[in-house]
Amino acid sequence: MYRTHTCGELRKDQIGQSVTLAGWVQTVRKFGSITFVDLRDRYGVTQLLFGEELNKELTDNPPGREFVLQVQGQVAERTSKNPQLPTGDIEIKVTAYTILNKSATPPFTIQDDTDGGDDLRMKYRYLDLRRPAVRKNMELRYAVNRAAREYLHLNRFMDIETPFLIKSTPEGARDFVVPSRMNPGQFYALPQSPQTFKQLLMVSGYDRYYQIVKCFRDEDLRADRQPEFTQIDCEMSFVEQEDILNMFEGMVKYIFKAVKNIDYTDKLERMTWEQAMWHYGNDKPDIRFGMKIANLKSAFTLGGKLMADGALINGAGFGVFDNGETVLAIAVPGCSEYTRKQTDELTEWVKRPQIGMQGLVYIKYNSDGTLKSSVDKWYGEDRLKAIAAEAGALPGDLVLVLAGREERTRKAMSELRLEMGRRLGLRREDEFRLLWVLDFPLFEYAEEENRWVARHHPFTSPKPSDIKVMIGNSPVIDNPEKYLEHPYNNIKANAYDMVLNGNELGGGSIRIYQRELQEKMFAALGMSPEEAQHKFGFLLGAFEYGAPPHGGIAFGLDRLCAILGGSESIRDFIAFPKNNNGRDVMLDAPGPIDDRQLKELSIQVNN
RNA sequence: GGAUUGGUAGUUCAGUUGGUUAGAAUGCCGCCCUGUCACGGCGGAGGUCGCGGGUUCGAGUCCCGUCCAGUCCGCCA
Repeated sequence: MYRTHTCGELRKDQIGQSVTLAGWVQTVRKFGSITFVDLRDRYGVTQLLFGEELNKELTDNPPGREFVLQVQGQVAERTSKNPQLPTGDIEIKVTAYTILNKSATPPFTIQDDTDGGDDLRMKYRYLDLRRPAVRKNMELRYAVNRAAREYLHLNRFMDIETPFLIKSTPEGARDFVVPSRMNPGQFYALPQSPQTFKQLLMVSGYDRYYQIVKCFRDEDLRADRQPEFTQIDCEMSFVEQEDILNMFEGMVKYIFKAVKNIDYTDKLERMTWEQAMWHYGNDKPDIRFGMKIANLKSAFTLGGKLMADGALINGAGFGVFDNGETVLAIAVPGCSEYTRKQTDELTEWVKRPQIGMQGLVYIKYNSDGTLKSSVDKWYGEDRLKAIAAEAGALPGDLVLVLAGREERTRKAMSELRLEMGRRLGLRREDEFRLLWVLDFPLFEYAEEENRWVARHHPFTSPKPSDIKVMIGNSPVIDNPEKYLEHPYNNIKANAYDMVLNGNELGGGSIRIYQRELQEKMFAALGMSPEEAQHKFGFLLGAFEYGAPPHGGIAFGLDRLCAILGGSESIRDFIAFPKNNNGRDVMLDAPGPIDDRQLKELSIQVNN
């Protein structure tokens, strides 16, 4: 028997017991004739005491850092205890030890505050994973995974595996492809999601399906994006939007309780996509703080109607506002005392290429009620006050105003709001605010391709009230300049996203389940009937054999773990992640394959 | 595809205006130490300054190119 106990479980109660422990040597502290060794495993650290009688053996056969060590001995009370360690009241008086395996000196310290950089830690990820901080992340991931499975199991969802080697569809993200040896010149694709399979399972009558499953997308990466990532993928039959929202609100709350012991009892806030864009400038608002966007002037249309004509700011002779398509403001609480240097710095911040604004107008609403702005030349105090009021500013606040083209300005204001929220410490990582965003546009107009594309995916159903708009109108766009006036631009999808602290946690939709509507959808996306038949004939076929009404949702497991763990990067929650370039630096993958393999696959590499 | 930051000892970093033998901490090795737990003390080894080219009497430092890593934009139905 290699061990009787783990390195994390011995306490005062076991004093006097003979035990055998096995683990890794964390540190060796030598004091002449006695030596302390901290022995570590997955469960914790226990101090070993090597007395005088083992001195010679220790000199001949010294254990070093990360050696795998087995010890026999008695549990003893420490003369000086360590309250920082759960096992800090006891130590093991070692009577005999065996070095089960030696270790080279590790390239970085195996501690929470490691001295290793990211690159090195990824190269030696198997050592990095020994660090308690990383282990904690893995444990959190397992807890989330387990809670999700428990909840879904309790609600009679069935885990059904779907294939990884499937067919490439050019719609959406780029596919990873796998050559087929037995079918020369042909390729499988790895799934971007099991979307069509779960819908087919609904047709097959498995009315509650789930899978915690890898998905693959060959796009450029970010701190929160990996080429292979994990989704909690779910689908239900005989449901409307409300049923899905309730079921998965429940799941996320169950996970919060199980993993963080948080009772999230409030019903999730809901907002339409239009409200989210209007008030927050993006479709995944962080509602942990206010600072809502004031629309002083905007080209944003709701149902084809212009909502803010700029009466408050137009006509003062300030060209940037007069000619700007959109003028937006936020009130930053308690920042009216900003110095010239600070406002200049904010101006530089919005002028960075990633934000891309030309400049920034500020209005200081001083505590004494007076106003001072960078546009005093054009706007009198009354008008400034009106603008400040529109932005919801109180005395002591700083109003920031951006102007320019609608899309860019709204995006920039969204970024500025998040940045100010961050700077003011309003985005606390221990506060969790969930939100449903509803009623997304079904279509998006792709100007470079001069066609409609599905905003979510082509299986998403329109809102019931919009189905006849879709059936009754041709998707053809005669005048690309005026696409905003096309009826398709106002069709809403029966789709929903769950948002947590400004992150898209999951999204889904009620699906199309009638062949005619699905064909109409493919046609709207510019697909000929032949093309639709070729690419999705299996689905259209299935819809002829009694497809039930159904819908579903998928959650990003990696991202959920990162948020619950208070981290920006999902890599910390993946055992073996890839870097920015999609490389696994430990395996040094991807790499070339040899000529024999290429020949077998009938593939030639173009240099 | 683009922007930006970085690459110096095993590791994390400092290195002034271009100027002597490139430093610190930590780790490693040796010696000392009976209550440490970031142990302590003394000593030692350890460098192709990412790579290639250029400017210069002289380059870690300036210029050009390139590779690698991080962050962001585009992209991610």
